[in-house]
Amino acid sequence: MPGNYLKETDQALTIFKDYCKKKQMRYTLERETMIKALYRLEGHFAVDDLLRNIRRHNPKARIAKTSVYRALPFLMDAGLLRESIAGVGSIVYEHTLGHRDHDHLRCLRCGKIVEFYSPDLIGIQTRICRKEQFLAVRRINTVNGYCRLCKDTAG
Amino acid sequence: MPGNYLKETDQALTIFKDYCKKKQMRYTLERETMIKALYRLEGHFAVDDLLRNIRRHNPKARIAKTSVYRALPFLMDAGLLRESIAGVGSIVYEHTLGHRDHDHLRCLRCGKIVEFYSPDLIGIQTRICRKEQFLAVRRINTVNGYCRLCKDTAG
DNA sequence: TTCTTATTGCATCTTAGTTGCAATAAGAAT
DNA sequence: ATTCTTATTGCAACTAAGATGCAATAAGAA
Repeated sequence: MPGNYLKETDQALTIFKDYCKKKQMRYTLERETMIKALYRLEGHFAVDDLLRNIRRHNPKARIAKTSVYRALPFLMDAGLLRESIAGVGSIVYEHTLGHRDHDHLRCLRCGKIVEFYSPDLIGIQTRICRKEQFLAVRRINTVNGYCRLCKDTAG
Repeated sequence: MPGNYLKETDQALTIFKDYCKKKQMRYTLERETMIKALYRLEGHFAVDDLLRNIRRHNPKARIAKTSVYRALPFLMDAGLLRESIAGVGSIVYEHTLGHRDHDHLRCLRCGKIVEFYSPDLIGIQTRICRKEQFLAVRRINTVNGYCRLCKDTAG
């Protein structure tokens, strides 16, 4: 469990409550459970990881995967979550609360993910979008390859 | 059909013949058909587009989708093709022959894809990989958002 | 022409994600 | 507190992408 789990969770719950009010949506027990689970997970995770975590911690709460899939777009829209890595089968999410905008190197052999932060890179993307009169919603920048430890043994 | 279809196709077939020889693989009629279809398609395409193109042009050749899925990794490894856009459901491919290394803006409303070429951006990625001792195989850089024509009507 | 074995097509499976719908429960109105 | 509206839920069934096991086929070397 991450260090400031409680603080981040509380912050997230408040944000989502406000979001629901603004959008005339309902703040349900299921969504609260889901957000709590979200912050129990560190780093990058797929929907399946999230579901398993919910079910492990709330064996009696019968939250359907459908509900999770339906809630995800709202959580992203509320600014709690975003899609993360490119080039894997299923979509991988990560928290945005307390995480600055960053990108990823992904090892094709061991699956390790290295985050990197490059304002220069973000600046270039911003400039290109401006030139094309393109309204950016979500940048994705991933380099797939082999990490330091795997590259020697990579075919 | 792209301008220099014949030239590119021939070049691709030659490359793939050599690749098969080197890897003790068989250069089959099915793979040849597939490569020809590949170069009939412009720009970005999914496996399904490829299959439809093959079946339209070769109604009697019964190429199974399984075979296409199995051949794709080889075509990529041979340098004819690469995975292209991030953040869509199915994987999108594009030719590499005669296409310099570029990236994409993708409109979430109309689906339009704008290519852009930025050596600065590639340079930054290269520098980061060097620093992390990471062997890059495939860069992905996509900005999802709304294009000039769609951004005013985007909720 | 023969023989080895990579590749194919088919059928079947898996996994991610979606949809329709009746039942439930927020939360606003009374 | 109770009622009422309607957003949300759980379930089941569906779709679509892609993978897999296997017997039949066909490259291409001998």
